[in-house]
Amino acid sequence: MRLSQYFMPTRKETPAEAQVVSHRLMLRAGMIHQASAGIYNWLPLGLRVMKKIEEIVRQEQVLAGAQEILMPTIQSADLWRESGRYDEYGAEMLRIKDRHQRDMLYGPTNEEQITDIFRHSIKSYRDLPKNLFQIQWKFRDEIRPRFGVMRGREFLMKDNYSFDIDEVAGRHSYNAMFVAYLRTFARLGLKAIPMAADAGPIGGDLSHEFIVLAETGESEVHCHKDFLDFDGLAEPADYAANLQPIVDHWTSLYAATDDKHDPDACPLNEDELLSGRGIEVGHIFFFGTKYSESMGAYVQDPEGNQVPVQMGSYGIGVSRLVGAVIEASHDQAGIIWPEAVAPFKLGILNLRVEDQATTAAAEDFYKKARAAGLEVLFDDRPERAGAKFAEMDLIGLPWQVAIGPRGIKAGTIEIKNRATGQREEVSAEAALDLLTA
RNA sequence: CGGGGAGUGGCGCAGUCUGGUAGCGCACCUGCUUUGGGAGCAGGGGGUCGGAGGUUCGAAUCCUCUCUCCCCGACCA
Repeated sequence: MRLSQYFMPTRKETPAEAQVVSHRLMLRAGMIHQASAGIYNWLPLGLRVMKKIEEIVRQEQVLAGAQEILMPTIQSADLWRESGRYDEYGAEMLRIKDRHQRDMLYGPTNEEQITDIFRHSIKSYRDLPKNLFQIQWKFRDEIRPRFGVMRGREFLMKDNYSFDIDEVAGRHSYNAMFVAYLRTFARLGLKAIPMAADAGPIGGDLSHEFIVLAETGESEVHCHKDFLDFDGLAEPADYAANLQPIVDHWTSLYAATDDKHDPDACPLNEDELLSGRGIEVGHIFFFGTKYSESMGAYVQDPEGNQVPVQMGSYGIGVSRLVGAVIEASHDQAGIIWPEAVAPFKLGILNLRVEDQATTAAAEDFYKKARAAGLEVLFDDRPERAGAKFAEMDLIGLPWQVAIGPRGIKAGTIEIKNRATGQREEVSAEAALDLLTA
């Protein structure tokens, strides 16, 4: 992509409304544009990152045995009356009337909808287990949206729902998602710690929040400091196997959100306890028969009995993760994207567009980089070198290749790693080899 | 929802107290000079001051109502 043609409205100054660093950087990098409180337009650069995150989330869901579906954003109030949540949910749910004055709502979550799908289709234990997921926009009319996309009212969420014949099978489904989440966050370059959490309005007795530690986190969290040394799961797990050991390992150390944390009952010594703020990026629940009973989702077991299906639901805040990754990875100059979610792997800077030899070399490198399959953003604008460097640092692509007259004379170009800041003068061929290694 | 703050070219702000018909920096356009970490000079385009009503000869400025956004708190993926 040529920057001269790309829609990426960056700015030097930060809009006054943005306070936290991820929000400021997303606005400055031209990733998003606010539409109204807690609702954002996603511009090309921001959308690319969100799509990358979405794809990683999707891949790990599929690996763990979930199947993708897509449910509507607008739901009928009748379903929610069945579960009893139409009255329970409160003002956070955006309620709408259609032209026939029917009560509708913009879904804040989809347990009712999925249960409705399930009860119309699944009648036998032979059809279980099932795990269905979607990546869809949700709306929760937060009293006070803030922190940019990390606490918006409209947000993209991966939510899925497991269906099992009994609690033992249900717990395996829960564990599978637990492990899939560890994998997902590790691939995103995040250290997410599973913490015992309240099940909240969704209900149930088994629930973990996945928390990324960050100063700007929305909630106070407490955990054993050894979690910092835990490694994410590099290899895909065998989801058919017993996953309890992995779950046990990750829950062996103390970790709790503030509402579950009792300083007096805390088993940790002061020097073991890490207290700080965290961003909730995922939340998993096993809630058994809460919805299946109220909404009549029953199957026949091998003995011919009608039994309510055992359910769990699992969420990952996809749009929120864009902000969370930036919170976890940035410096004074701007964003530092982990390669897995970077909008482009490489930025090429033509430092002197007027210089024929420089432009020829830059164009040639751009062509070769694309031919090699690299995702490239090519700054071919007639700007000054300093402005290009600053902007490239701001948008945080993992690698930068600077091509200018100085290097051309020496037969080299400069390649820089955004994360380490390390710069090297090498030949174009060597740079390509390094980037495609 | 309680408390606080702010709405003035695309962005950041001054002007409002002490009414007189809108200004600065950045960005943008043109030209010249510059050119490896957000250049300099010169020229130029763009706003009627969130909205409605009122006071006044005259309102960005005073009064009333209203909308929006932000911050702190309680609540949330």
